[in-house]
Amino acid sequence: MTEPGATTAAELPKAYRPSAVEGPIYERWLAADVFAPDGAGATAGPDAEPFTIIQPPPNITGSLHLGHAQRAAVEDLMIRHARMRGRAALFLPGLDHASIAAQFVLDRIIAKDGQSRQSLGRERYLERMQAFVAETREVILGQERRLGASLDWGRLRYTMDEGSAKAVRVAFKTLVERDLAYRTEALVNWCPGCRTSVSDLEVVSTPETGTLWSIRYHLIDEATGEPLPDETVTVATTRPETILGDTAVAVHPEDERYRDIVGRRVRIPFVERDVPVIADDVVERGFGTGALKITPAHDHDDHATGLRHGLSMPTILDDAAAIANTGTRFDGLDRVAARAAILAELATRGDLAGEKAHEMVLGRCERSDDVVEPRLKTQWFVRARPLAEAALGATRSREIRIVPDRFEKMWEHWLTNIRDWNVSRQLWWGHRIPAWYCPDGHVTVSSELDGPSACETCGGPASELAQDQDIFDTWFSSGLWPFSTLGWPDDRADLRRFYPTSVLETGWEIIFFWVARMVMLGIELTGRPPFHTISLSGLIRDPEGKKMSKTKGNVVDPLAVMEEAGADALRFALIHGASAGQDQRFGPQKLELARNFANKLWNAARFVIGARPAGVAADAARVEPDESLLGPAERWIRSRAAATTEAVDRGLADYQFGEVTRALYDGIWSEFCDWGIELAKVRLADEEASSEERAATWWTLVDALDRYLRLLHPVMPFVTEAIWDALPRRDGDPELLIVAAWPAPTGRDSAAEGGVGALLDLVRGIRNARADAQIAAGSWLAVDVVVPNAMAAAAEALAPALARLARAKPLVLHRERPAFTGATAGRRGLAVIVGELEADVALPEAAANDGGAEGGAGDRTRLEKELAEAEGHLAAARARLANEAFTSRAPAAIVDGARTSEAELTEQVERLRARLGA
RNA sequence: GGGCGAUUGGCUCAGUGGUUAGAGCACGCGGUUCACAUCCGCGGGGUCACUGGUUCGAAUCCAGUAUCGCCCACCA
Repeated sequence: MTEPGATTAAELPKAYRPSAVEGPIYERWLAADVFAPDGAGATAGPDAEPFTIIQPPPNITGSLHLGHAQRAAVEDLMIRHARMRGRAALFLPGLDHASIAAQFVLDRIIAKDGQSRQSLGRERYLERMQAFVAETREVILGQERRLGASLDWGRLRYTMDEGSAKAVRVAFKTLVERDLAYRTEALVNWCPGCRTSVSDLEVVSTPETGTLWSIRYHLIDEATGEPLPDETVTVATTRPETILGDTAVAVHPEDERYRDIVGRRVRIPFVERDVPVIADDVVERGFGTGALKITPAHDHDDHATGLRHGLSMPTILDDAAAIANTGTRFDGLDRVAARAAILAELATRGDLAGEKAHEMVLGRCERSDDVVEPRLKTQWFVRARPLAEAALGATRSREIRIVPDRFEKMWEHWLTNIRDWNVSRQLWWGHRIPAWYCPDGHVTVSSELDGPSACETCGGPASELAQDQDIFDTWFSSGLWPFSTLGWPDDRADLRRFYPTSVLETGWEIIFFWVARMVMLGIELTGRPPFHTISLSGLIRDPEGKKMSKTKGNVVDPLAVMEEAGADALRFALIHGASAGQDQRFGPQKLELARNFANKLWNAARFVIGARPAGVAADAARVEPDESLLGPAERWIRSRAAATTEAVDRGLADYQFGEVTRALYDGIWSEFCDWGIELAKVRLADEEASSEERAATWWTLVDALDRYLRLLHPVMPFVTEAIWDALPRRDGDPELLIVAAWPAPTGRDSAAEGGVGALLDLVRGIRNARADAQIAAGSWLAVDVVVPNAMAAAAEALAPALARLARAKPLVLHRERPAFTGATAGRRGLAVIVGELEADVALPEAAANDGGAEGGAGDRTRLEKELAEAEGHLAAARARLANEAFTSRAPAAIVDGARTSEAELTEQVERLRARLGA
């Protein structure tokens, strides 16, 4: 432990090697126990205001991709900021059992050994899954650590752990009791590949070119009961195999063509079933033939029609989507083979009336890409309407804010059109539905671990009860995540302290799968919205803007990136490129920018540490530099650090994290390094400055660097921690930056910013003129500077620094333009006019003798260009002020600004003209 | 079919009403001075997709158009 006020003596290695720095630092954080809000190293007390980030628990069988990395970076940024602000910051790590996704992965693995789900059986399959998951679970957690995520590992949770299991049972029972969950026979989306039903969300609409076949059905001769060879009605279908499940033909009630046959019957081929011709206005007269075959068990529209007309609903597909139970020779044939066989047979019979290409939309399984078949099944559903109403209420009342707010429209649309949520899955890996059925078919739902002791309805003994074979949709347990992880349904201290949580951060692509369900279930089950802010990030795309995917081969491995450029660089790059909810392209340039930035900071820190004046002991206690010893440069440095602090605070408050990194990049590089350090170097090396003054300058640098490190820490935790370790501490500072206090934006100084800013502009002007005149970069030239009274003191104090930065020797300050009587001593020079300042730069002898006019032709061209520009701006300013509407209607501050600007431009134009002799 | 987003320098993107639109990369010129060549200095480069409107003032707000991308959708 560092003694208060003492400095550590750590030296920064010359070269910045992120991979060498990052590992040990994470270990130090772990050892210090600073991640937990109540850990040994935590600075927030038990009464501190809590702040909780909900992160999407990654798939247990998964590994880190850039999307994870980006979210983790943003989440960790928020949590570190809150922690430094002294809040009880909880960042809870977790894993999702990812039911269907995990089964999909395992199925492929066991397939290599010639095994399958069916061949293993439920019990052995689940054993296999447990073993598999035990292997994979550390992978993603290790990657999160590598990224620097300050997750509270002691609270690690898992959607298949006991706590989650209990939450699932209690949640479900509660929903059933409130009539918000029910069991019914309904059309579900069946994926033959996954052998389970899936929710509407998991069905992906894919436009495809299919075929629309026209098929003749023969009308029945009611006298004989036999089909008439020549009297037919032609239906159009894209799925001929569903003929086997047809129980009606529908036409539009007002369709003249078919008026006469409504009420008659047609014979369905193969199944030889006679079905009625019905009238229903679902039929679009202009489509196909205007006659629609009705397959109530395998089509959503047809199902509705079937219900309206009391049609029978035979199911003709089995779990693998092979034809079944039709009593035809097609039974056992796969749907694709059956289609071909049926078409061939129809053609033979002469009942295939035609076919044509048809643009249509097919529902495919998000997971397996199989064509989803609607099928009648008895399953559990969650009643979505009332839950959605409450969720909408929460966003409408602003109890929950969505960032960026444009996603609220999506949110509104989806929740207002929501359909009941099918939660039954015919899978094995997941939470078994806690419903038991007695031999009489009574249903008992229990939240007890061992199930009910008897049938709730008839009292039948537990031994005769059979539990539902199905498991829950994986998102059902995920939907309980914000509170199940804190101990719900038990009344735990964590739940009381951290719920409702603060911010949910995730990608917008799972807003419905996950976010909406958490909000719906959270409000219903806990009575409160689970968080106050939903922060949505965009997708990471490849440099061409394409989605990254393994099949495209354009995925970037975050681990490889971190090995090469460092976790800090990756985090910075991902956050820097992000704009709320907007997708971003990610490529090597962004990473390079971030790595260079880290390197720059490292080297700046090495300079600061190495620049300690002799008068300051290596272990000197950190002191606030004496105000009276600060020069304009020191005040400017301090003020700019304060300005950056303000900008960072603003960005954080608005969830504009890209703004945060931009402010830091500019503040640290373009201001602190480019000017602050360069200005400070001069006084640090100035023999004439007192040792107290030099110390004050150094402490100013230390102070500014310290502030930048704190501000940058949430984004680049490793490099900032490493550097901070080598800096003297303040009284009361902890040992580690991760728990150090967030800086306050103190020290703004507009006088220093204005004065020093103008002088720096002059330096830029002189450099510009020199470069323009092609003067050797290394040469030192005599310079006269004319400084107005108001800036005299600052200029005086900064003269040595200006001289160095502008390579001026000698540099002479004047109150009035000396007309070549100063340092330039009558030689022809370059004229520099910047704002209120003016300078003459003496040319080397050779160059001076070349030019005809003052400063040579090149200089004249430059000044003319500047004059033209200034005149243009002046004209614009005057025109604006001449406009009565502007002066009367624009705010006073704007008008005043325009007047000031006009005055300054007038003066500048005059001076430029004088120089040009115009 | 409905909805959303994007369109700013060669490239990638910031910038939601206020004077002269920024950055990084790329490009050109010049730099081995003791923090940094993963660097330093200087520069060129944009009628802010288009049309109209609101306003004293528009890249920014409104309406429409175009192109690209995405989401949602049970017409066989």
